[in-house]
Amino acid sequence: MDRSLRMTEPSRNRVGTTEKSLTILEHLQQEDGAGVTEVATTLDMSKSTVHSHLTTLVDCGYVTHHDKQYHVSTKLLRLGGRLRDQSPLYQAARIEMKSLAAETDGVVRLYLKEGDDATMIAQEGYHPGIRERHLGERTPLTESIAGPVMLAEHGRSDGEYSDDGEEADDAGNPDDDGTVTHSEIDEAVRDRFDRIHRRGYAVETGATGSDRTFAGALSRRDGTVMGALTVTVPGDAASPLSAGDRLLEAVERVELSLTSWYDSHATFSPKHSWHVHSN
Amino acid sequence: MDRSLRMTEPSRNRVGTTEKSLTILEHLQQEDGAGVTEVATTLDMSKSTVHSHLTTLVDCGYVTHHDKQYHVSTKLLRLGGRLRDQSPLYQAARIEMKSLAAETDGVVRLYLKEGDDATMIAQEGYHPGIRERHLGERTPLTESIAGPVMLAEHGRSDGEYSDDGEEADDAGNPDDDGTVTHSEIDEAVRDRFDRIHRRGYAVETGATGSDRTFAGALSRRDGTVMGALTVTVPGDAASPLSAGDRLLEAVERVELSLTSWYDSHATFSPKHSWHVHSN
DNA sequence: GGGTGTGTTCAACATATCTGAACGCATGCG
DNA sequence: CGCATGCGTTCAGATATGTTGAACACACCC
Repeated sequence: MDRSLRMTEPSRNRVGTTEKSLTILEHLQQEDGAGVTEVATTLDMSKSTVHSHLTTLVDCGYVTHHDKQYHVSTKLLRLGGRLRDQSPLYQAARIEMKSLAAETDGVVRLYLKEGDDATMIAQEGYHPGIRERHLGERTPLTESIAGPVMLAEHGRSDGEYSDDGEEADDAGNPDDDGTVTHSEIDEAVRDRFDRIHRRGYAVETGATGSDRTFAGALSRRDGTVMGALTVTVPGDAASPLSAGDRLLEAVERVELSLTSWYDSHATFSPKHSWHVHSN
Repeated sequence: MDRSLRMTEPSRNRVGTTEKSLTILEHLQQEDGAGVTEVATTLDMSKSTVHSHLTTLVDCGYVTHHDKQYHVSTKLLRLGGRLRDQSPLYQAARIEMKSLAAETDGVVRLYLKEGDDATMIAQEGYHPGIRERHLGERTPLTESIAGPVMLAEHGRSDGEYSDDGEEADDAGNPDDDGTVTHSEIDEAVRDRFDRIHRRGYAVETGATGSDRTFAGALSRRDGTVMGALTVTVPGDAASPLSAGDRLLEAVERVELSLTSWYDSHATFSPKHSWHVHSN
């Protein structure tokens, strides 16, 4: 817990050059490719500097260079993919994700809890009407359905829902009666969490369509939350209610496989610290 | 000493610092996380240098730092994921991938042709017995079944399969018909390509298990190959033969959707150059 | 032809990176 | 306990290194 110094930057960056290269890389990403001068003007750098960084990124394989246009390459996908594929969470979940998607004909997503955010690291199934979610997309816990269910599950361990300074909930309450006043807010939140805990999952009806999303937290044996599993079924699904029950089965099986994995890899190497993801 | 090897600069790297940072990043990736001294010793750098670069990477969000261990974060997956999700190839294929996987109960994979390599950018379905393939994995065209089918399909356009090896770039010569020069050495190869062309897809039986993989190339209207679609069904599948036919349907539909996308985006912006991927 | 608009190169300078040693801070072991 | 060893971290100086702006090559379009 480092106290935030009054320096604008939390910690004094050491290597400004790398920062510059990564800024250029992210700019290429956001703009879906760009040329040298475009990057130079928008990022306020000299053309030659941008050129140097871009050639370096090309040589390292992170950027492709064709027809005066620089694009990010698939190397980022490759590096990020290996990170995901090797994670025990993904390894434990993919079997259940497949069968869950097949049986409910919905879209199944796997989230990894990272601090106060949830990152979608895998997806199975597809339906044109359902809202897209990008691979690796990172959303605050307060904005996704996967969020509340994680916070609620987190509260299960210590008997109190997490209140680490972040406002756990205020927006997107599906069934909130508008007359909530100052003191009643906490109670409403607690009520919601209790309800989630009792039912084991959260439900959210899609804003636009009539699809429903069921979310369940994936927690370790000690109660800490590792991620969440989600299935959203379209409105014209055969049996939307059974999807929720089916989700709970999948969650339970994933947790089982996960804990058994940890038992077999009980060697206390500080590597593979798949437990403290909190960046 | 050996001055014959004179600075065969691929292209003179400009920014060595960035190169160093990226090397550290890739080392973290390969080792599944590491500490400062481990990186410093294996990469032959001073501890303080490694520390500087790591803090920079942490500040930029590419690396997480917990318990004396540095790991790559999900930002790489996020950046690479957006690259994939925005590609018209993926957008055109995902619907067919889902239905193809559902109907054949196999593993469907989407490959993007990049020069002489094929990169797997999407996957749908899962079967425990089938050999894993990592997201973003890049394999030479000669090693995967997706490779020959791409080379064969490529030959369909100009009547000659490409064997230039290096310069795969520049699709600017549609009628670059050098006469069929070479001897019968390549006849066996040509025979294989012809067979692939006739059948429309390639089949490969898994080395270990009894699963079969069907591959079909995804090509543009001008005949150039953009990628490949692949379905592998386990040996105990209900009707393995129909999977091949079903694959061909999917390929055709994806190509249709792809060309219509290009027509609607016919504006000739040099961006979105999803045609010359040849890094 | 000369006008833009690219991307690229180069030498000189000054900036920012690298270094090695010293510092906390744990853990382990005699 | 106290020394020893391992880790990550900090700091000031020296040196390598990135940055800069101008000049180059090239393509395009009035």
